[in-house]
Amino acid sequence: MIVTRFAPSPTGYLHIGGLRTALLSYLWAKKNNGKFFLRIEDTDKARNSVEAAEAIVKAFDWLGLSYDGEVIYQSSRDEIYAKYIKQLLDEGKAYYCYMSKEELSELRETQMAAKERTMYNGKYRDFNGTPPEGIEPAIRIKAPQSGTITVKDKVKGDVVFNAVDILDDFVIARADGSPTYNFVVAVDDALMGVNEVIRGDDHLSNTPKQIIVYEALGFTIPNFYHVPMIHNHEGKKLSKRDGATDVMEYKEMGYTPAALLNFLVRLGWSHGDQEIFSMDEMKELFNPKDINKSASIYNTEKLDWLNAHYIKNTPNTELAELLREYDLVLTSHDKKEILLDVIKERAKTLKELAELAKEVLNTPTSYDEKAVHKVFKENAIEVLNAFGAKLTKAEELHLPSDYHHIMEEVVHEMGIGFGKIGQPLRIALLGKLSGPGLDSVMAIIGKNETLLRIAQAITTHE
RNA sequence: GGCCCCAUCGUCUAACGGUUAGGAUCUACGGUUUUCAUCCGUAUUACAGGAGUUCAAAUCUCCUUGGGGUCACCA
Repeated sequence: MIVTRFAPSPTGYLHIGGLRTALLSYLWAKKNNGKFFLRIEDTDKARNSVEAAEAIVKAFDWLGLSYDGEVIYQSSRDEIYAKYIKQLLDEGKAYYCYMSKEELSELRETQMAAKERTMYNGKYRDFNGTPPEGIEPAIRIKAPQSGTITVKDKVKGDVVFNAVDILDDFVIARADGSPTYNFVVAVDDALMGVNEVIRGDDHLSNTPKQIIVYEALGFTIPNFYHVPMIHNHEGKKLSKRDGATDVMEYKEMGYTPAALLNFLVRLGWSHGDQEIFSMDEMKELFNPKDINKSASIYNTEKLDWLNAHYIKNTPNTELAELLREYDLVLTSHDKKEILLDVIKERAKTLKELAELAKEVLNTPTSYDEKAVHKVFKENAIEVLNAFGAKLTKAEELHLPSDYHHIMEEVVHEMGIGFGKIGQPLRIALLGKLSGPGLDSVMAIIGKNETLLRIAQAITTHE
């Protein structure tokens, strides 16, 4: 069975880059009827926060991503880690290190001065004398001092590291007894049965350390997929400064989960020429072996296009439901259908969709001056009056075509082009020269409101 | 700086030794539309550079250059 996980540290909101690796892990597990776990990496008591962990769960809810079982918090697993640390200590694979912070930084400085690699010097590796007074020891693992460690990465291929280049006896438990990242990641992944680790390639250089832990504890090493980073326009790792990186900001801006997820899955992965992927298609077609090796730049132009696509293809009842988030409540069924049909083709976001709806529904409070200047000359008022008069007498007005007939009659009787009535009427109804078809607008707002807007425009521009 | 990773249109990508290097997005133009948008059509734009291997290289090898990541008692 395929078991994957997403393991964020709760230092802030769910990041767009994190979401991508979460999505890929999720898809791979779901495709194989496996399991996908959410684990919060909160071993650093100083930096984590409960709110951040909750924010991540909230984002998952919005996106419709589910995880198996309960959220796992590393902070609640101290006894487990303690047990394995003790085991390593007992087996002589780890040891207490009494080096003080000062001594350690002194060591680092001399190494830097000599242009050597900064690393722990193994002072207490084989120590069995009397420990120095007043020092709470950290615990270090005995790492190999020669040879190579190979990360068999399924995205990058085999990556070989020389122990002398990268390894030292790293700390697995701090002086206060709390375990460190590289240790707990390995322990948790092994204990949770995670056998496919999909994560950002910034973790690639940590992986040898985790492999040391796996081997020391006799655990099976999982398959690794280190997926490339998402970069900003400067080509650097995406950070808070690069605009919207909080997943929930996309909700506020009016993006749909379907569009965001579709956008993200196509960053660094593709399936032929296909651009549109439903969740079912993603689950069916995604395979991490097809993930690209190179980083991609975060550019949301395509996200806009995808979002527009999904809005156009979302049923009206569902759209009406989503629009409540943007202070728009649509009641009448027929009106809702006509309105959404005409505006859903013109919105890139749900927020825009709500604004477009309000533009139709609300009586204009101002008129675009340039447009008025251009249109309200010659017999524009006369045409509007003629149309108003005909409309007043008309009955049984329901469909856009009912209104369209009246416009046609006026055009015909006055011997004018369609533009001669369309433009002034458009200004009267919407206050500007762009917007949905006028027949639809009138059908949506109804006869009385139409007449009211015409009358208001005439008195304003006479 | 050490170690590691990466390199096709502006951007996301296809190609898995043989193609006029394809698609999407963006941009521009045209068609449709009374307008705007949608939709449709057309166009511009790419194999980082250099050596090899091969009948044949975007694809394999090496070098150069460029970019990125990582080097904690952070995760």
